[in-house]
Amino acid sequence: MARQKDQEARRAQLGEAAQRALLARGLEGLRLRDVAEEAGVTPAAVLYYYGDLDELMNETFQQGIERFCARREQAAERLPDARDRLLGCIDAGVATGPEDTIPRLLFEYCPRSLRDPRVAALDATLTERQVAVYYGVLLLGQAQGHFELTAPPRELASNFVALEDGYQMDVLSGRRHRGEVLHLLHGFAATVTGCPLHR
Amino acid sequence: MARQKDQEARRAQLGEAAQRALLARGLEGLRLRDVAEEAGVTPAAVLYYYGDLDELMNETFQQGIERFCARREQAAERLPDARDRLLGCIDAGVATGPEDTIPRLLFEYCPRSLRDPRVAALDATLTERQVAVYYGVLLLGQAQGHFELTAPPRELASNFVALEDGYQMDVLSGRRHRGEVLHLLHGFAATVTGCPLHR
Amino acid sequence: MARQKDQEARRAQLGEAAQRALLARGLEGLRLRDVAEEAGVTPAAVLYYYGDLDELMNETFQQGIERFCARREQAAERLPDARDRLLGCIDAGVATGPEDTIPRLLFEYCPRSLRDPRVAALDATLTERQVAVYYGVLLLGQAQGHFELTAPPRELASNFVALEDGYQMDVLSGRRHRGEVLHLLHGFAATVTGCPLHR
Amino acid sequence: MARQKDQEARRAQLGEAAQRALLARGLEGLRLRDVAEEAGVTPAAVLYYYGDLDELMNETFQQGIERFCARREQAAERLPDARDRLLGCIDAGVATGPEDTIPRLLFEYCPRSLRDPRVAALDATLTERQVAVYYGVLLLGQAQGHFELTAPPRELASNFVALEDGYQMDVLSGRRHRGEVLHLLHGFAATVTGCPLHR
DNA sequence: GATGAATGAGTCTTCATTCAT
DNA sequence: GATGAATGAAGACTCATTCAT
Repeated sequence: MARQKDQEARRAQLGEAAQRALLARGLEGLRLRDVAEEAGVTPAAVLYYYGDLDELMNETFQQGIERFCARREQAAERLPDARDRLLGCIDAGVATGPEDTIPRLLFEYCPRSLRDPRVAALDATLTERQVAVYYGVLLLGQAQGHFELTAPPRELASNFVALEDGYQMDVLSGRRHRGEVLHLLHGFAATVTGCPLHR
Repeated sequence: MARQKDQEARRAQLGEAAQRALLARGLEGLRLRDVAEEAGVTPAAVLYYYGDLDELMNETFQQGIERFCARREQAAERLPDARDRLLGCIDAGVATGPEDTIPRLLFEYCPRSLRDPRVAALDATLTERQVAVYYGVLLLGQAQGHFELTAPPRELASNFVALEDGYQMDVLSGRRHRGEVLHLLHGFAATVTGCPLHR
Repeated sequence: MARQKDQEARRAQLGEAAQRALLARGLEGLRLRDVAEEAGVTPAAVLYYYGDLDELMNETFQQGIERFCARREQAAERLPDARDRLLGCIDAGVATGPEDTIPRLLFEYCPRSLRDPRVAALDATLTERQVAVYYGVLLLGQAQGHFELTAPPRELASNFVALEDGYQMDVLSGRRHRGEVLHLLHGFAATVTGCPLHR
Repeated sequence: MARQKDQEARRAQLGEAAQRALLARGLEGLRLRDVAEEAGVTPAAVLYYYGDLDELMNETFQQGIERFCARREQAAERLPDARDRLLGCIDAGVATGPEDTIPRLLFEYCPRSLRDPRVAALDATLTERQVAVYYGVLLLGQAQGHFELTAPPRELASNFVALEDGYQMDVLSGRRHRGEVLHLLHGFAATVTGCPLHR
């Protein structure tokens, strides 16, 4: 039991080290050694827990997705009013800046997902879960009588996610500030819901 | 003079070989050898013209951007009516499918642009040129009296580009068909221009 | 006393595990780990009893030799008539097929015996004991008046063993069936003893 | 053309280096490095020509077989009289001593041939070619009226080869001298051909 | 007595790079 | 201008071995 806990703890440690190493060096050209040094152990020790760098990095991706989605789902569910939910949802989805770890981490996997089916599958769930959140918020807004949607809710939800994804890159590269992107997304939200969100 | 022309021709050949090799193997894990084999020469010969794989791949990125933007700019300028231009512009910006070479090529550079400033700079121009095209079309539409914009044209232009970029990944990964994405973009266009684009 | 018995028992267990592992992976490329897994313990535990993989494998070889020789010696001594003894002796010396564990085990040590003097010494006793058995049988056959030998008994005994060894490989590799080899050995036996062995 | 010759020459050099390294270290535990050092090049250079240590060692085995068989086939065909041929054949098949490279080399592959099908196939041809030589000599001896065989020639030929193989190990390990083995084989030959071979 | 964690030495292998031709 | 041979640095990975528990 204690042993199993140690295992878990060690794996978690390595996962976090992997995250840091990933941000520092990129998925491209990330060496086993980088992760090991970041974790303060030898490369062989990493393999003792993961057997393969890919295995570790896939898990890192999965955890990144989980955290990203969880944060946003919680943000959406906390508030009762759909208008607040929509704002919270947007807020939780846009990176705070070039240093925001989770979104940057997710970005590293883009090209790999075109080649590795397992990564592609994870990437697909990432999109789906985000769409589902927006979809729920839009339906709720309709039910509460706040939203007058300009298109089917499913389509609008997709648009929200695509828009966000497109802007994410801008924020991470430092080309746009978070505030600017939030403003643009709010504009889009106001237009398609027919509802001035800021009261 | 002839010498210089040969140089140019050889470099162009290598550039195209680099493109093919890039699509086959990804930027991550692309080897000098891959490009060389694709071009039918030895690795040493590639180095003779480029000295560095990065140099060649940066040029490849630049060319990819140029082609992508040029195609879309031509598509937009060809037609006199802003409504047609907008449709043409959207049409030229969405990948035909997972095999569409130019957009796929551009996608490979995503994570690298977060790390390599030169790539980041190129990536920025890509975004800017696209925004400029949409911006021009929206202004024209206003002038022609076809569009009743729901937000400042600069903002809407940004939204168009971000939306497109966000969906591009879906098309390239095969998660969405081009037609679906076009439909979604057309819906957005109709909403923000206040104009049913298909007559 | 009890302690010592435990020791013995554990070592015996490991010896058998080593045998199975040896057949599965060959002496070449046999890892401490393989033996440990076969025995259901950790590599460190194996080292606790043997300190060295070579030590264990040498003991395994020795045991293999012992079993092989013992079986054949018993087969030879059981019957009173030299002609039966000779047949029994041949019978006990030829592998039943590619799966016959003891001969296969012995085979694994061939090249090592050219390099490791301890293995070479063991291998020498293997040959000697086998020759001794045939020698005894041939002498008995002469004494009983059944055999009319075509050469000195010592030489013929050597020939029997060499012949057997040469064919052993064929049986273990599946190139010849046991029956075929027995037939060939019986032919040789009949010739050199001047005695039709099957009555 | 010159290039191709260089290739061949280099491969041959490496083949000989591999042979020497094999005798020194055994197939078990032979490292790429050993071959490289023996050849006076870097390990990478060996891979440049062979890509795989196994590939090189299989070729080495094949060449060993070829030389061994060729030598003996020539020895057999040179003399017109079957009795001389038989003696020459035996002579060419027994190792000169523990340092005789070709037979030692062949011995290294014994256990591997039980596991690697390609090696097994080569090993089978080795046996077949040897049997064929003896078979031819025995038939010739019958035709010439010198031999009165005690068993079908095919069977006797097999026996010759097995006997030789069995004794080979003794010579290579230094347990028996070549002269002793030749004497034993001559004795067998005289018996089964019914012909005193030494005139 | 035995385990599991972790190490470090050793190996193959890949790859850009160099250099004589 | 371009090649093919060869290198050497760097990486992943394996495995016996050590050590605290």
